[in-house]
Amino acid sequence: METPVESTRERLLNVAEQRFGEGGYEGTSLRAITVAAAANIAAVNYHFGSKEALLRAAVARAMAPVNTERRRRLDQLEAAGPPSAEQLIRAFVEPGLDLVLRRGERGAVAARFIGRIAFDPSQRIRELYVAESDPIEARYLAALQAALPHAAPEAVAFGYVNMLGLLALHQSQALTPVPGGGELEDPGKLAENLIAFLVAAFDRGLRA
Amino acid sequence: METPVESTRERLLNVAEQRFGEGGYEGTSLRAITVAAAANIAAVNYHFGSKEALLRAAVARAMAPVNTERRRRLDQLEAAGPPSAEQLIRAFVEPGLDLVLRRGERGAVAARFIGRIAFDPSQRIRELYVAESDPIEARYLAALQAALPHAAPEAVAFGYVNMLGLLALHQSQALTPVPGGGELEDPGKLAENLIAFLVAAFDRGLRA
DNA sequence: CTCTGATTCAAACGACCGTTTGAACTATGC
DNA sequence: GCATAGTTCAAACGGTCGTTTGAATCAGAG
Repeated sequence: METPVESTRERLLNVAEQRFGEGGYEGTSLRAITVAAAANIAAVNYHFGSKEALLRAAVARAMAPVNTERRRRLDQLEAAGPPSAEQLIRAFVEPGLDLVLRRGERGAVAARFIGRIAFDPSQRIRELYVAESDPIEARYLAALQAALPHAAPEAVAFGYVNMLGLLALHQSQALTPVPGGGELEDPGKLAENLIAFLVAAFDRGLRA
Repeated sequence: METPVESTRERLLNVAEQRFGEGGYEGTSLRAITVAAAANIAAVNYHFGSKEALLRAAVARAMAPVNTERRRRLDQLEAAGPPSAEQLIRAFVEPGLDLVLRRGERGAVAARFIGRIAFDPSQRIRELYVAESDPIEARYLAALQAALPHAAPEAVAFGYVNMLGLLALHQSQALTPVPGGGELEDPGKLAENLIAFLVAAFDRGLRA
């Protein structure tokens, strides 16, 4: 159809992101991916080595800009003194939803992919996501604890897990078949609503 | 090994609940289920008709007691006048986690199964869950709106979706490979922590 | 042009999938 | 006893899966 300015490798990553995000890892075949990417089946094993290695590469590529932006914001916040809980929550949530905001269609695909992988039925696959978000996790937990001195460490960790979960949930659009969730609202408003929801929960919903 | 006091049909449902909850629908084969249930492969199609029909039956069986208890609590609350947001949240969350509390090992398996199905990558399968929780959803939304008159209807729906999502998340134990999430704490405390988290978010985290 | 390494290709591999078949077994009523 | 309906069984069905093979094609350097 159009001139393949993208390499086979890039096309495979793009389609994998889209299809894995739609049907999950087990529910998506390499044949479906390679057909949509106009590539040969053997190309996957040539460029990546296996189906799971393709997934790994797609996860790493999709998470990279999110992690970079989170690190940047965290650096910036901490350079200006102890950040508040709201600032920390914002620095975590917004990079995940800005994928949709700033990068349009492709960004929405990446966000859904990330959210889906984070809750894949297989623990081995969920760990791919965790491995990518792990490195900055300790920083967030420590900063959150400092911003919420009244909360117990386990309570802060509980809140962090909930934040991570709710973000992935909205990213994956897994709530689509539910009542008010069908209305795919403006991602900007979604971010603000989610942040307000989490800030209230962190500030007053964690046990001492 | 042991005397099969359970019928083949019951054993299939029990094992399906366990395996689907571990590996998801696509990631679990009928052969794996029938071997673990000490049943013939054809037994699935004899008793249920297909793999998806087996899943449907397992979902319905697992959700029934939860829905019954939610309805009962809702009736009871509404009979005693307009319920508070906390009462409503409690009436929604506790039946989902009491599975683990009151029914021990089997209950934990059922909870994980429900939570997993609620976020299955395939929308067709997620809809099986939605179909089971739909009937009382309108009642909860209306009651929550009445308890939170300051919040916009879309905000109440947003909160409801988040409540539903966080509950399913903890039920599915999908956060196991995350930091503080590994500590599978006392389900009773988990319920209290989750309720406190949600109450704070509902009371002060929803936009007008 | 020739050589070389990178990439693509059609085709096949063995394994596993959900489903179906038809016979064998079981229990119950007559 | 026999007949009947309910259940289980081994075996096979066609199809799809991820992966591998070895030849064909391509691009760039000498």
